[in-house]
Amino acid sequence: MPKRGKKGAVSSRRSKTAAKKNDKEAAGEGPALYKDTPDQKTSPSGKPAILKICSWNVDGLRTWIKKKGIDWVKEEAPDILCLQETKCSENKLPAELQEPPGLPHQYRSAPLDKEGYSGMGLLSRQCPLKVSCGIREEEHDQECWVIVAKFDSFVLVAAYVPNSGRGLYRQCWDEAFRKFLKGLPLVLCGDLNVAHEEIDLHNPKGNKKNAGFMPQEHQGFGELLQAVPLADSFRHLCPSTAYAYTIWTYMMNAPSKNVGWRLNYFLLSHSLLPALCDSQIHSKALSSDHCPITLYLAL
Amino acid sequence: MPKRGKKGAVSSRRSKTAAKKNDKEAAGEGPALYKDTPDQKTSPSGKPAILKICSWNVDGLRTWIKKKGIDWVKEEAPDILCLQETKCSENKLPAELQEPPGLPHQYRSAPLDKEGYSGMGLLSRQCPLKVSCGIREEEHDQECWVIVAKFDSFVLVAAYVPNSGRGLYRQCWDEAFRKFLKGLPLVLCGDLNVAHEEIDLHNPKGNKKNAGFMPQEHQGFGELLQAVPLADSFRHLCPSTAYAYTIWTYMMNAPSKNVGWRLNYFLLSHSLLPALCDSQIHSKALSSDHCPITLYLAL
DNA sequence: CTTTGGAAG
DNA sequence: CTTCGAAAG
Repeated sequence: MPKRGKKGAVSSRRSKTAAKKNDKEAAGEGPALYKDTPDQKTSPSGKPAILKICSWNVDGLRTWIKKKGIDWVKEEAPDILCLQETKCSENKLPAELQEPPGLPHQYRSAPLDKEGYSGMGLLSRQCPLKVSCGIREEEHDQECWVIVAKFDSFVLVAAYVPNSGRGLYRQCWDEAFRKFLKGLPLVLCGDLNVAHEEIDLHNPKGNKKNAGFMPQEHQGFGELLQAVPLADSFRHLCPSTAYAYTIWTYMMNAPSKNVGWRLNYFLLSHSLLPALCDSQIHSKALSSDHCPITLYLAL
Repeated sequence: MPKRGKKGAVSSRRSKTAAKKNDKEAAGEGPALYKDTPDQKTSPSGKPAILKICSWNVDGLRTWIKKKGIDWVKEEAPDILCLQETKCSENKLPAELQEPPGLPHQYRSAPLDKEGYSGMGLLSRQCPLKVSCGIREEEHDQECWVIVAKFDSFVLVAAYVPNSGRGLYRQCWDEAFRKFLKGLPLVLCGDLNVAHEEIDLHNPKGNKKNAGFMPQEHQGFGELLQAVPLADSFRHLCPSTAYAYTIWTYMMNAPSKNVGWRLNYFLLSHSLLPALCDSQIHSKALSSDHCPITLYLAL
């Protein structure tokens, strides 16, 4: 009796894939992989994508450059590039960034008192109307976790959100961040340091007490989506795609086993969904422990 | 009028070579190089070498192993191997050392309070009669700069001598070390952290105020030779060979320009000179900023 | 396991 | 410039 209702088919496909994962691992067939999707360069209404944004946690800008990160960016040629964890002070910036990635308008933000930690970059082909750092709250802007760039038709918020290593601070941050974002017509991207739901990490059961999937954290993500409100562009386009991760710890051969997490996002105001052409994960670009993600918008 | 007296010929050859060095550099012909000598495996009286000792400042044992240092040692197959600057605590020793370098009797010495600094090893094919550490003076043995191994026909003192970074301490050490060595029939080897004479470093004029060729240091070396007394085995065999260095700083392309120093030695009691077959510098072995040196003895 | 800055050579 | 240990992820 082939072909059931669509809803049933989807949920049964998800169950089967989940079952397969264990079977495959037991049979030594290798890990369940996410297959990067080909470009989808038109919006639902058929308008062509004319803006491409890339976000990448580079885990050390200088080593990322040595690992050909810039070459990948040149090939991909985004209009806007958002970098997290640059770990590089101004006086140590490699010349390669100045050179020809075609992104002349560059903005950086990093804590001055902690060289080699954190640090963000926003690079743009066109000059933003306005750029600022932080969420306008002294107590939350010590670590330079946000760059805001205003463009004609949207506001881009690039973020590198603190994980819960620092105890209860993450919840405090989440609330302030939600408040800051409220009401803006925006694209929020970056390393949000949280997997939203069980489908967004390899081992949800085992990570309920670990930073990145603690109840407060992933519930906080849900509240962010609801309160601002925002849509998770990747999940919007691929509601049941499993094994799609954007970071694999270097430890314990996690990359080769696809033991990963989806912590990097493009979140969109709902008013931008009609312009959404694609939201991609580039699992094959390995210049960092995180991979790049790209967003195509028809605006 | 060819062929003058031998002495004259030697000194005129040295002058010419020194002049050539500048000419060559000015002409862009590349640096003046020392050419490693082929094995000389008999003593002056024709006795065959039956003992081979190797000394090497490895500048980090673990990285040295990754750079194939052990492979070189296996090929060279010394009877005794003396290592300096192992920078490796006992619990982090790589398995490769235990395995088959054919040197089962191993002794190590390193300051317990400073992980990753200094550290020596002595590995031997045959079991020494006795092994001890230090020069028997509490104040000088904190840093574990000496391993002494007694064999049938000589005492081997392997040393990693402190440089003059620590102000006047080096002179204090020199005196205590001379006193310790007095009267022993010995082979003293290792990184003595001093170039003896101008011929023993690339830039003697420019280094009179730098650790490694300060007047107190190289005069101290002369006193060591005279007081113990000892002979510098390499210089004994090659009294006028220039450009023979055993360490090239990683900085400023020093290796490719042969901007080096001879800081590593085999010094012998004069009673052992009749047994001296060869004292070699292996400039081509580059698993460290220092290269290995080997001694062949007919005993 | 990998990145960073810092000490040391 | 390279080694190492430390802190952080």
